[in-house]
Amino acid sequence: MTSFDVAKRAGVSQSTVARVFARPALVAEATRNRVSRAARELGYVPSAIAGGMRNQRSGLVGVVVPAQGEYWQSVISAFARQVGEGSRQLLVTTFRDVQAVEGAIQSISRYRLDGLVLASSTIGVGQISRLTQPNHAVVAFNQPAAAGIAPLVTVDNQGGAAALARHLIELGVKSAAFVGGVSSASTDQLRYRGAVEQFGAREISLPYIEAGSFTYDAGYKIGANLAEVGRIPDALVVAADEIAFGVIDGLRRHGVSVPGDVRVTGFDGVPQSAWEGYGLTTLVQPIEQMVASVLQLLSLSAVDQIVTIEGELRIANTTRGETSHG
Amino acid sequence: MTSFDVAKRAGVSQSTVARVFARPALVAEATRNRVSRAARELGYVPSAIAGGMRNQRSGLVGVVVPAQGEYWQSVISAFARQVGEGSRQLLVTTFRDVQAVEGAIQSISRYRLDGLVLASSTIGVGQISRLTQPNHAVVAFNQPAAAGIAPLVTVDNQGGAAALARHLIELGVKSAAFVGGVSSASTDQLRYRGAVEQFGAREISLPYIEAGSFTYDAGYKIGANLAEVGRIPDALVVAADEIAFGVIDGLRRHGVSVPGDVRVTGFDGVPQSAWEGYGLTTLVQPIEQMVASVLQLLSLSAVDQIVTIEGELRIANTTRGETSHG
DNA sequence: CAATCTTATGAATACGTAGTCACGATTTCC
DNA sequence: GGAAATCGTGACTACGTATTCATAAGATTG
Repeated sequence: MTSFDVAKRAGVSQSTVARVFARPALVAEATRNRVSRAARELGYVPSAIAGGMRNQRSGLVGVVVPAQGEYWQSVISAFARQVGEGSRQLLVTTFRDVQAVEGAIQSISRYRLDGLVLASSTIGVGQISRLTQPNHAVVAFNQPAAAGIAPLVTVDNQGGAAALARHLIELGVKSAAFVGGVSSASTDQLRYRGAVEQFGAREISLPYIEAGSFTYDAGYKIGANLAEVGRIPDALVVAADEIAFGVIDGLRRHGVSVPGDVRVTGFDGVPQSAWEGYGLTTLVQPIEQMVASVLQLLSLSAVDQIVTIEGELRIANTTRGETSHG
Repeated sequence: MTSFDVAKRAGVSQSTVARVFARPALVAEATRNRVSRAARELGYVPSAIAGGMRNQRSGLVGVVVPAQGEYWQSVISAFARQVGEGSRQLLVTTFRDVQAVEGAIQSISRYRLDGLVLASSTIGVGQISRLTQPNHAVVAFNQPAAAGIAPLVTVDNQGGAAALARHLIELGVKSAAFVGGVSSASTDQLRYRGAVEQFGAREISLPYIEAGSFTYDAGYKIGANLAEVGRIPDALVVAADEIAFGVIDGLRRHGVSVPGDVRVTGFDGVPQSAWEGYGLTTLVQPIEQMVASVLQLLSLSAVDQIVTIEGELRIANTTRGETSHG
């Protein structure tokens, strides 16, 4: 089913059929209707493959994201929504291991993407530079380490963590610990730095505890461990909501009350954090806005562009009430 | 950057370059290495666009999914993972309104998909038949109404709901209600039917309450309403986990204990249902297995194929303990 | 050593589109 | 009323690949 078939049925040339779909204003109304009807009857839709070939633009935006995690699923959804609103389509590639990223990007690059979005702070920076070649534009998403190599859109990790820390300090917290996901992740580092600076200014030390991954289970183990050991600080600053849910459940399972015995904060603002079952105080990332920025940046091509977007502190149950000190 | 550029650099013809990537065994090892190196140096990757044109197959699998909901996000992830394992790529399109589906499918069909997966029980059946044309294969996912029109992979909704109902009956439940999402959804209907048959056999009526959407908020309102009105049955069979989380929180907010005052079951088995904060008894859909089935079915082309996959009853906190009657 | 088979490569081609150019038919304008 | 501008359409082409066919060189066989 090609434009030639439609042309034959409508009694026009292929050129005219193509025009009807690409620049309808150039075709006389009568002809246009005739062609449209023929196309409808035959179930014809122009091939984006052939069109992409002709125009040197695929109409595809690719996004490379970690395979797991609430947060990333929200990000995928946001991209799907916003990309779909334009006339473009979204190609989604997920990866489990960082080693798999390279291959994933190669495969996806074959589609000569109009834009490629690299998400996840664990993608190696070295890999990025090689990819700008086959694709039209590359933008890094929440990957601070990519600054300078590719245009970057990121939430203000450090500022957000600082806001959370200040909130805890105002509550009268006298001791705290930071629960990170993976210490090599640049987001993890920035969030820790943001928190540690605030606590440090009040001469409160902030030990770093590494969960090992950004998952509920990893958090659960940390929570359970802390509860068993028994030396629980006034507050836990957790690097991500999903870890925080696990930490909270791990603590509660062992009889530690949140926020009674220990306040907990998250980061990301995934939907579940607003559910009353957890009511997690967190820093909400304005994902829709960040995604919109990414799509804008894809149109430009300033490699050194950095868009930092402020998150919003959302206070909920897990930091309600006074500390035992206050 | 085309195969001609690589050919020139390697001192061979374009044909040879193409062969190195498509059928390497046909090229002498020395030549192959020379070409590979040239390609690497130039950052060349064959264009899937041109290749798709030549081969009449895009290498793309499309999936059309509702824009919101934990469950659908998991489904997208599963598709991304499994499609990526092959040499194909995943095109994701989401929609908010059922009306938008038609347009979404049109746009996506332009890519001459090797396979198109239609997910969501709210996609109109009439729309399906029109789409088999431009795309190579169409499979419906969890959309029982599509049976006979397109190959279908679905969880056993009715059987799963029956299993949940029997579990509740064994606990000694004497009264119950069903909380549905959208009554016109075929999954909703089948789940209700599965539950109502079991309760009916014990002469327990099962009123249907419609939440209006498959969301936490819709569930929350139902839970809060029930608590305020005060006539709470022994058990609530909820059509989806996400609604159930809302129902539970809505009930608890108003002092109703789950599972103390009322047992609650969900459906889907989203990750959060296993988190201890809720510990929701639910019917776990083996999403990975279902997705694998879909990808298999895409290769065949038997329109009347129906694959029904059994879910797994997972019992957790929300149905623990005895009823006040038992 | 001649005849045949195998291996390695190159030339040519089709895939479906959207644009450029060319051309005839109107319409506009002085 | 004739020149010029406008409008509508068709013929032709390039986009980059993977394959088929042809061919040349090398290996194998009796």
